Amino acid sequence: MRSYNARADIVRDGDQSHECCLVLTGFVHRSKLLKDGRRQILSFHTPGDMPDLQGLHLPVMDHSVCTLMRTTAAFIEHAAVRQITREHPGIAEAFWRDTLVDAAIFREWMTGLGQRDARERVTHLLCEISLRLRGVGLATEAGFSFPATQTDIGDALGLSTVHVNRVLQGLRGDGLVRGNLTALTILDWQGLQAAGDFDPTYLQQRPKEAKGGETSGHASLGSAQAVH
Amino acid sequence: MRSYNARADIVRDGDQSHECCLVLTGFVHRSKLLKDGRRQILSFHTPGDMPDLQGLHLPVMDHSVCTLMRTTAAFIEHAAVRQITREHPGIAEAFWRDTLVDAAIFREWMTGLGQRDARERVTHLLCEISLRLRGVGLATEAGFSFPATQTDIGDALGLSTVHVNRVLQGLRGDGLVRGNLTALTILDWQGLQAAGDFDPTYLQQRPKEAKGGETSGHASLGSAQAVH
DNA sequence: CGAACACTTGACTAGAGTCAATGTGTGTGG
DNA sequence: CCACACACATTGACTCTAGTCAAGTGTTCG
Repeated sequence: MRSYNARADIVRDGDQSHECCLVLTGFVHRSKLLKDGRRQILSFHTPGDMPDLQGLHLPVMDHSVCTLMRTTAAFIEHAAVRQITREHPGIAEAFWRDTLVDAAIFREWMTGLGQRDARERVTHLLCEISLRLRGVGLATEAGFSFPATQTDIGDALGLSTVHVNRVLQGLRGDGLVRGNLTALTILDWQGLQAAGDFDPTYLQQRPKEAKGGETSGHASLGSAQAVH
Repeated sequence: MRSYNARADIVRDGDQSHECCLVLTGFVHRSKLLKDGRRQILSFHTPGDMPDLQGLHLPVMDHSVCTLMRTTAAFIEHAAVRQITREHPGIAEAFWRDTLVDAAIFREWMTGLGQRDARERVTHLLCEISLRLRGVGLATEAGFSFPATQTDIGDALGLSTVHVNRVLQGLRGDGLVRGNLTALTILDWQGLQAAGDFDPTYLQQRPKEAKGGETSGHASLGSAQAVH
């Protein structure tokens, strides 16, 4: 297990990876840097995620994994993972499925980047972050705390920081949210979903358990703990 | 094996898929439609590709697979594929790897959609199409023929048809290419790569064989034949 | 306290979209 | 063989969303 400060690289673009990373506490993002410094954030990850599982079969990284805040992560040698997946096809399928959900989220983001305007992109991302944090018990319908700056949001959505700021002000003005990413209150969840044309199917989340029963269904790839 | 006309759906968004599609001849794309009709093209596929391999473990489609021209495709029941992957972990890994390359291409496209301007996006896509067609023997360095309209390119790159048209004229004016997608001559491959900041690593293509020797390396998932 | 970082605001610019019309080539039916 | 329809490509004029630049204002933290 290793510990990282905020804004630290866990794996770098071009690295030859020989182990998989499992986020235990904290948050990370994956990103690609262009030569001139432009940055595209590709995904955000919560505790329980394995953000570089793809390194198992594509050993040279085409992007970096970086922390958003102080983060701890466990590492498992590829050799060990490979042995497990060889011996237990069910686990191999669960891992494979995990990378497929990853790709489904990429497709949704591509659609946003290509077709949606700034307001739709921002609200869509807020909805996604909310649901994913709720999925690991780090948020409620009322709001969440996520350690991304407006610049991070801009780099994820293909928008400038200034424009992200203005869109957020618009959402506050329309009574949809209050506060900032680091302490966001959702005032109108329905309105937020509508503004972002948000349909959560692509997240492939297990259906919410009714009361307090144990979640059934597909393998869950790790246990999560809130840090903050 | 089934045959499709141009602009036909092979699989539709929302379908519960129970078989995998292998493109034999022709070309297809995958796309998502928004409620108001906006369309994001997510990928293009050549003969030999299995564009909906992900359906194996995410059984409800989050996008459609459509033909660009008259296309023939073979279909394999998920049950059969699953049995093969259970019995032959090496094949499972090859399929898994295929979906991971798919995701790597998504990441590159996301980066383009979020960070690159119109000219960079168009040239980058031209480079990608060229290399991928060459990879299956359907093009040379001199150029290619690809049955996408300017509207298709626009929907893939998040640009309007009119703007795609103007960018292409710019590239012709600068002596980089001649003609149109359906009959493109590449006049300056180096210049095209430079204009699109194109680095083909993400395609994970096997290194070009030296003379005429058999390709070694990773499993190739099908054999291709030119149509057109 | 002061540096660093994030957020906010205003004024101006520019890249890309929209609208509408006009080519241009192809195929088809009479 | 021609007329017509259709799909795709092209052009011009105008608009607008989002970017850029530059200057603030917090706020945190060593």
